[in-house]
Amino acid sequence: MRLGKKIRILVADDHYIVRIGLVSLVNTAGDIEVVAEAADGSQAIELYEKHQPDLVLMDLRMTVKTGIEATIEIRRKHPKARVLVLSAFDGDADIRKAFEAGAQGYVLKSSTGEKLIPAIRAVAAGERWIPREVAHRLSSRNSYETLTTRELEVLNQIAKGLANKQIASHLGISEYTVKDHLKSILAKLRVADRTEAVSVSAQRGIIQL
Amino acid sequence: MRLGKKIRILVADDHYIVRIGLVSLVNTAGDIEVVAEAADGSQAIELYEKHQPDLVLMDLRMTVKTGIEATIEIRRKHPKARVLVLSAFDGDADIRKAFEAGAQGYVLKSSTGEKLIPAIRAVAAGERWIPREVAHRLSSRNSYETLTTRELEVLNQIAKGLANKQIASHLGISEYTVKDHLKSILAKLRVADRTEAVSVSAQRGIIQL
DNA sequence: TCCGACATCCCTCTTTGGAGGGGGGGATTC
DNA sequence: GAATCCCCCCCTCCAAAGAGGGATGTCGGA
Repeated sequence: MRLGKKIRILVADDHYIVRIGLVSLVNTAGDIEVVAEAADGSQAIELYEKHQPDLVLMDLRMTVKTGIEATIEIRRKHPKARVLVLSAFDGDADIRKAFEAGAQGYVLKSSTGEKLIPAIRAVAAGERWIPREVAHRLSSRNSYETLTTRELEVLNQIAKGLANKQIASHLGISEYTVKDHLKSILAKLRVADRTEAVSVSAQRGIIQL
Repeated sequence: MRLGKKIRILVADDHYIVRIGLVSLVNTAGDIEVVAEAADGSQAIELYEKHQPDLVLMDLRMTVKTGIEATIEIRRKHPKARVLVLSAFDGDADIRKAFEAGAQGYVLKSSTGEKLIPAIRAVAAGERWIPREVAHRLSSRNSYETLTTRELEVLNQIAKGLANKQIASHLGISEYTVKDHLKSILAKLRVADRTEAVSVSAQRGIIQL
């Protein structure tokens, strides 16, 4: 890495300040260079195609397309693509979704440069990179239970303030069934009622408000 | 500003990357320098005391103490302190609270350097700085109704999944009263039920989940 | 001083939520 | 082919939520 070609990275983050920060941080490293900057998920996909970088530094919560969606699409078209997620959020669902989408690493925005640069080098070299605090989020929640797609649909409608009856007619199913899904949502998230279900799942990154 | 003393600023943000970004952005300006960096609200207060900068660039959502709390405390001790809030969130409540806390400006993290540098110069010079998109958040929600402190207490407990009865005993009031507060919360936020109240108020920055 | 906002308490009534049961059918996996 | 998971439907029952009234006291501003 020291000599010869630099690691070419694409930075995707909707915050201008963050992109500047990454560029200047990476410049101090010497063996890494930012070849393109994307301000949302769609741009990230576009610019990946164009520049074929060695690695994408990907934020998760972006407009137009999320980092998860962008990661999935990039990885689908380019199975060798390397994605290092750089997120402000440490919800277990966010982390899990990132790896499921095909990311090889997950770093928190609060982490310092001494932690970020090695992560970039490692993931660019094909390794996985999961810092202790990130791994902890996953393991501590060992009894984590995944919501089914139907349960997620119901949960999202609940977050909008819809009543079971309304959800039922929206989904074209019986109110009994909505209640059944809700029951299992409450059980899986281990919460008391629909309201706590919404706040807990928002905290953990299961739903976006 | 061009000649002589530089504008001395304190940067407060819990994301290392953002702090780097701000430092390097500001360096390109020439007439501004970062004299200290804080990673949370308490540090911001501490470092303000120590360096007495011309301006604080303050993030809102930080650990230990929020940017709002830090701003209030700094302004209380130093009424001449100038604070420019730099936030990722554009919820009307966040914006409102920032100005109530004594900030003179509010810039979004997605805004580019050409917008941020003038904001820093303006606020440091004693002017107010409210970009169009920020002002719009406030005015579009013209029929915005403020929740009272009691209503906020109730709302926060609702977000935890507590039932009216439990909230009543926690606050030492009657369940009837809790229901009354809830009624006015629902009316003010114009939502259908407690669950939507939680998601809407979280979106708008009225409560933190 | 009167008014309005806030906080408190009270009552009734209807709807909704959620717990706790009972099923059935389809798909996948072992 | 048994087991498991998902999705779906149904029923009862009680507690909780929320709408719609009425009422009291305080406090600060017009």
